[in-house]
Amino acid sequence: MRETAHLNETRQEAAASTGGERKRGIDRVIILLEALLRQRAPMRVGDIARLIGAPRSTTYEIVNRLLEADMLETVGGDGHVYFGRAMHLFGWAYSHHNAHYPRIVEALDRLAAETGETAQLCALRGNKYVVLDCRDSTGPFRISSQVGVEVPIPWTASGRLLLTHMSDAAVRAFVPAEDYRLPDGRVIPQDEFLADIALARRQGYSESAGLADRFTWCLAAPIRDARGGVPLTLCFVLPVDTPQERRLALLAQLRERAASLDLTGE
Amino acid sequence: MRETAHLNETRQEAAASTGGERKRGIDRVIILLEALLRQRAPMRVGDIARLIGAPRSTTYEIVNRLLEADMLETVGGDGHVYFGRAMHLFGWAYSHHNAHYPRIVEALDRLAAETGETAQLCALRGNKYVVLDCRDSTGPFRISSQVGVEVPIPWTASGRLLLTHMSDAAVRAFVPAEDYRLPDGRVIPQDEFLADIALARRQGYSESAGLADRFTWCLAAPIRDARGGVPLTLCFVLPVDTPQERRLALLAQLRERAASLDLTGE
DNA sequence: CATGCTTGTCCGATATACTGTACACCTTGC
DNA sequence: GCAAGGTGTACAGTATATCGGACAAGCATG
Repeated sequence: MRETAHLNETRQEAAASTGGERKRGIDRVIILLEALLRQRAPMRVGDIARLIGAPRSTTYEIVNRLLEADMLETVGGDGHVYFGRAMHLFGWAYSHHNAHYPRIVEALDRLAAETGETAQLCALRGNKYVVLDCRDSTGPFRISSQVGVEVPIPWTASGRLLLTHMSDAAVRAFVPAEDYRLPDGRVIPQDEFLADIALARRQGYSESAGLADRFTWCLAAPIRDARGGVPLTLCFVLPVDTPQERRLALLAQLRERAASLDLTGE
Repeated sequence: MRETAHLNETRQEAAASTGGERKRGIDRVIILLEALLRQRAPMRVGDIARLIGAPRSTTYEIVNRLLEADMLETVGGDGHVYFGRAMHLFGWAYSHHNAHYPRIVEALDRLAAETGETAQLCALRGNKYVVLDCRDSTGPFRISSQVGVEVPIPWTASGRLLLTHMSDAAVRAFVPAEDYRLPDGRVIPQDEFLADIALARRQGYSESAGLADRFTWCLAAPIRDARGGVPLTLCFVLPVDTPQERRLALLAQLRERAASLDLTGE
């Protein structure tokens, strides 16, 4: 399932270049929504058509249908469209189906409010890491966390925790080779990554400095489910120069809060 | 657009009974998601097929495609499916596209935390009223507010505020006749409803007792946009026997908080 | 004014998505 | 054991959704 989802994306980009084949409406819809998510901004129909490699006439047809259904919404005077209210309701239903979700969000709120730091709720989506929700720092150090943007798992502290339920072999099969290359070009040796995961498993938390970028220090703590897996993590995104004393205090707070959220009823 | 959306629903129910015509994949998807939203619980594919009046084979096909795309998710051991993580991300993108949204949610949080009452964020969806988000009361009086469930506008205090930008004629054309009938069978005269709207417009708030059910007293206050419209409301859902003194205090708090949220930049 | 590049709509042809039906499998009840 | 009712998959035919292309209207630019 995950592999297939990944294939869709590559297929999408391929289509954008070739632009040849006839496709189902459903596939177009899925590709369109994913494209809109990655763009994170309203787009005009023409641009959407080009981006997803679909004929203009088809794109208009589909966009209009989605507008009717409130899954898309026109925004601004000209022809820009973005996600619509129906999406909010579907997403709300998804989140709150898990009865623990309000408690988790509350924990996120409190962590952010009490510390003033950027706090995030993280998970996997396919073989990528995503931020599900976040509270931005009140301070001047403002990393605009991109909710919903897929990031290679090895780039993140949370990623190490989210893989703790997997064997080394499973991790090797799961994480694409190119994801070990950091944005600055450095490559994380696979063995080191596996060791990081083992360490995170033993410690019950994970920590990373200057991984995805040079200026951030990340602290992550696991939210465990009934079977001992780690479907979610809470994490802080700190300026890399945060004093060690404060880091330790924040880490303790984070771990305590995350530990109190065991999803025993999933 | 709204009318069309409404037609879809009736068409859906018609299809469930007749079950005759061939339909597009996109339409099936939309109907399926709406059905899942109304059901508010994971369903098995067979049940979905029956509910939306689609052939079983088609339903399997569509559900499997949506599972691949993470728009649906299997839940539990047997074949139940519900909304997937992609929906959360799409919905998050929708909500947070409006830069004011975090402030609005914060206001909702604070209202609920400070008062311990059930607080809701409400809006229109088509010609129906929906709750977009809510914080349940901490007290024993617990009305499980149904986020995303469509409710006839005349049943709600917020509904009156949400129509304040419309002329009487527009309201008459907008609200279906059957929506004036309350759950207990009483019918609100249209003139009375129009007078309520006018009152809400003058007062800058709306109040209703024993409308949708006999046990609730609702207070609603408008969140205005740049053009003076009311795209959103904040409201309290109180036990009907809440003392007047407390109601007045809550109303003042609600109005103040809502007034502070003007969406000047939309 | 012409030119070039948009946007949004319309329409006929055809590739194909959707449907109906059939199948194998499992569980439940008697 | 057999029937009844469920799930999940497979396949061929046809109704039709998708596509390409044409169109008018708009808006720049020179």
